[in-house]
Amino acid sequence: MGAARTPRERWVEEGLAVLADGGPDAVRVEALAKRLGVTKGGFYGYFADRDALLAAMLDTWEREAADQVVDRVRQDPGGDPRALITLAGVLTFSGDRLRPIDLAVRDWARRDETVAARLRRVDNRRMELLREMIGTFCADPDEVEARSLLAFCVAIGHHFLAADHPGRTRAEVLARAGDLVLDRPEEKPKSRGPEGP
Amino acid sequence: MGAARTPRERWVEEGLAVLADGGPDAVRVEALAKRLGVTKGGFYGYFADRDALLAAMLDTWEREAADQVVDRVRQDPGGDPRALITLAGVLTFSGDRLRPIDLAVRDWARRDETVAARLRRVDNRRMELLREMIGTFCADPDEVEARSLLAFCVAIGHHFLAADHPGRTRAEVLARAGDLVLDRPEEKPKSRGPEGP
DNA sequence: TCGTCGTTATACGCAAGCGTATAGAACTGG
DNA sequence: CCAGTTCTATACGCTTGCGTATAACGACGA
Repeated sequence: MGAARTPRERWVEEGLAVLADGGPDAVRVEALAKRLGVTKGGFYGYFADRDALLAAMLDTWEREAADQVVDRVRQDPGGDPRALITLAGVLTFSGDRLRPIDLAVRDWARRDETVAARLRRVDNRRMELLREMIGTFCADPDEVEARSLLAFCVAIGHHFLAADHPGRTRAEVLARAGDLVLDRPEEKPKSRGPEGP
Repeated sequence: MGAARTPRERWVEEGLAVLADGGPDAVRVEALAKRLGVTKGGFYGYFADRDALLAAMLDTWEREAADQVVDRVRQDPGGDPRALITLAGVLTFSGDRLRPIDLAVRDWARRDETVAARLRRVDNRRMELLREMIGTFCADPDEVEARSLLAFCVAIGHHFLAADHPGRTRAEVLARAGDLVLDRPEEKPKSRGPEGP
């Protein structure tokens, strides 16, 4: 049998790349073919139509996104409470591969119910991880939920914010915001709780 | 002179509506014409091309968004420190008109630098309002910035989150998160700060 | 070496969408 | 009521993109 010179995964991979910086509408069969250096001839051997590719892309993304969450947990096996710097990892996501895809999927989900359902599954897993981590230092379940939502919103939301921070870096402000969300003592403690130095 | 049966603003208005629930790629001249019950005949009397319409849409949005911020401030003339429930207004934005447009513009800005520039102007104004309000009860400028970013991120971000909150409403969790961001005493105060009842 | 089967290139029909040209309709002022 | 101006409908050419059909190509097994 002839070897697949442009196997199925290549189409999916390139599709995700285009999705990441162009949105779903930019994912076009012929455009992908050109990027792959072939024509669309072989495409319809793998996919019934363009929608099938989009579904396959979402399958791949959903699986990878889930794995990412699990890996995050496995990364710190022994319950290390203050390894919440890991949360900084969740905050910035992993690498530059999944984050742009993630953002694109979020906007997509606002218009497509099936995409929204997939996103819900992924987000629920991440949220569970956040609850678990924040639960190690916060007893009130309502507060845990609130802080988890806060952390998640910052992680996602700051990528959609265009505001400047005069005299500061976005990263600096984010760090300070992280302290607030994680209830960590600030550098300049104002008369506050019962924590001793 | 003949009266404009489909004046310029109608095209812009309809364009914004389509943008709100379809993204920039959904804004198509002939589609708008159909929605307006006319053909594209008159369109090119107002706009040089499709891009001119998109620019006009952004002009309108930017102006309205700015006005919205100013109105928010004028709404509470005397510096009313704890009228931060107003912030709840900022959190949910105003009505159902501007919010979906806002979200669409944010995603759009990730791919178009000129859109990003407009969004930056709008976001900076909102951010300034937040700083001002939060500055009424928080002295540390770094903390003000962090809390402002937090508030803004939640306001935007939670619309992009698909996670559930078992046993709770999103609104409930948001309310509690707002308490944290605004440093308000929670309902079940755990041994915490010096505030009296 | 020669078939065989999967992969790819090319060509086709079709639909959507942009921008232009031109003629007709409608409103307004005189 | 007429004339001018403005908006609108229709038709056209062009491009892009989808999905199909068919033929050429190439790797592998016999």
